[in-house]
Formats: sequence, structure tokens, C-alpha cells
Amino acid sequence: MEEKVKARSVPFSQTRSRHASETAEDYVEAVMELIEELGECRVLDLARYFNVSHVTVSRIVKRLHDENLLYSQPYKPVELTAEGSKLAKRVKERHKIVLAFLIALGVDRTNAEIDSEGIEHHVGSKTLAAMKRFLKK
Amino acid sequence: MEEKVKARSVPFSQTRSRHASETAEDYVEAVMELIEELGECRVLDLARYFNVSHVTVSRIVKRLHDENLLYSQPYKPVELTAEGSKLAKRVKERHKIVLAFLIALGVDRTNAEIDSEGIEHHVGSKTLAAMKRFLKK
DNA sequence: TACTAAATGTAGCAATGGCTACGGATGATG
DNA sequence: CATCATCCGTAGCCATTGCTACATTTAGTA
Repeated sequence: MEEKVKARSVPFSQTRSRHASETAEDYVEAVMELIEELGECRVLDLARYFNVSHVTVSRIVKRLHDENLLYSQPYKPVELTAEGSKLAKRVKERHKIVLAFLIALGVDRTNAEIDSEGIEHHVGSKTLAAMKRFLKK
Repeated sequence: MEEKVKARSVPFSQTRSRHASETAEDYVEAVMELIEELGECRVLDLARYFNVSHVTVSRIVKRLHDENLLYSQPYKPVELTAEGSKLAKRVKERHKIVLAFLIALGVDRTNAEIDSEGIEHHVGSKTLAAMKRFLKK
């Protein structure tokens, strides 16, 4: 018999690290936004933004600091490293395109905002390019 | 001062449970596919499908059994409950639409398959409806 | 300066999803 | 029916992301 089953196109082996990367993307984007809006970004600002406890934020900030995406000192505001800033800009740009795309597709703003935040992490460069083409028309 | 920062449209409070739901969706869909292709679905079939160890599958199957989505007995094939089957059909239908949509948008099949598997979990009913409308044209 | 409120850190727990190592169950085959 | 390969379960480890409770730092103010 020996029927072969095709494995998924996206291997699930790295599910955990994929989720961790999404978190990183969300955090650098949030830090950039919060600094723009408030002038600085505190742990509690992030906690309010994500609706999680400051403890959760604190631990994630520490990890992203170790990964060279954020710069943080105890009891000080969180800042973006050069690398983090670059990532944040990319993520924010992609987010903007996905949101505009959904709206152009006919989705109401509220649902477009909700879905774009989930979808954005899974939009590869080819799909993003297709969305841009669609927006031009 | 008191500047208010808008919290995200999608509260992050339930990030963990959201991921767990995505896993549930992936598993019921996989079980349905594997039963169609192989006649039955063993733990190892799922492990190969998702590229994870049988241990990981085993634990998740147990959880989904407790959540009444799967039916499983030790050393027996995994089956879908009525509830699981209903969910699987919904998920599969949504997946098909998202994939067809990306292809219609001009994304090559390979990238459409990759991205649709990440995107599908975040496509709400309004966005799905918009994709269906696009496909009709 | 001393106090207090707010912000942040630390300790420690739970759930989820990865893993390896090992042992028991099942089923096919001699 | 005994053996053996395959399948599956269990034990126990780690990482990530939630949490509460408590300790500490910081900064503003009496």
C-alpha cells in the first residue's frame, strides 16, 4: 500500500518559535507606536496596550532585549535598538498594507482592523506584493 | 496630561487560548483529511503530517478528546466527534476559500498554500464573505 | 528629608506545545 | 504461539506566555 501523505506546506516543527517571532513583531511595533504617541514607552504602557499584566510584559521585554530588538534598563522606559526599529518599520508598513487591502476588499473598518492584526504575521512577500498591486487598481 | 492609548482591536489577553484554538482547528482538519486519504487516522499519521513527535500529537489528541472534538481510545485510530466533524468542515471550507482567494489575487500556488495556512485562522466571517465576493467576479 | 503612590522587578504557579528516553501494547509472520 | 517491528503511552525536561502576590525602586510632595 504505502500511501504517502503530503506534509503541510508550512512545517509545524517550529510552532513555538513562530509564535515567539509574532510576539516580537507585535512588541516592536507597539513600542514604536507608543513612543510616537506618548514620547516614551513604559512597561505599563505595553501592559495596557496588550491587555496583559506588567509581569508578562516585563519578561517579554527582557527576552527581546536579549535578542537585541529592544533596549531596556531597570525602571527605565523601553527603547528600540537599531535592529528593532528596522523590524518595527517593516512590520508597521506591512500592517498598514494589509489593513488598507481588507478595507479595499470591502471589509468594514472594525473587522478589517481585527483581522489584519491576526493576518499580518502570515503574509509573505509574494502575498504582500499581490495586495499592493490590488491597491493600485 | 493623561493621554489615553487605544488598546488593540484584538485584545491579547487570550493569546494562549487563541493559539490553542488554532491547534484544535488544525488537528480536526488534519484528522478529516487523513481519514479521507488513508481510511483511518493514527497518531503517527498526525505526527508525520505536522512534523512533530508522536508524543506531542498524543497529548494534543488527549486535550481535544476532553474538549469533545476528537474521539480516541488507547492504541486505536483517532476519530472525529460530531462537534469535531462540524468544526473540521467549517475550517476546511474556509481554508479552501482563502487558498482560492490568494491564487485569484495573483499569488503563486506554493506561496498561496503556505500563507493560507497561517492566514485562515484569522479570517473572520466578514473578511471571508468579502473573499467569496471577490472570487465570484 | 521622609513618606507615599506608582512603576517595576521577582518568585512561583498553570497551560500549551516542543523534545528524548523508555516501556507496554498490537499485530503480522515464522 | 512466540517473536519482533511498529505504534503508542508515560515520565520528565524546556520555552513561551498567562497569572497573583509580594518586594523594591523611583519620583513627587508634604
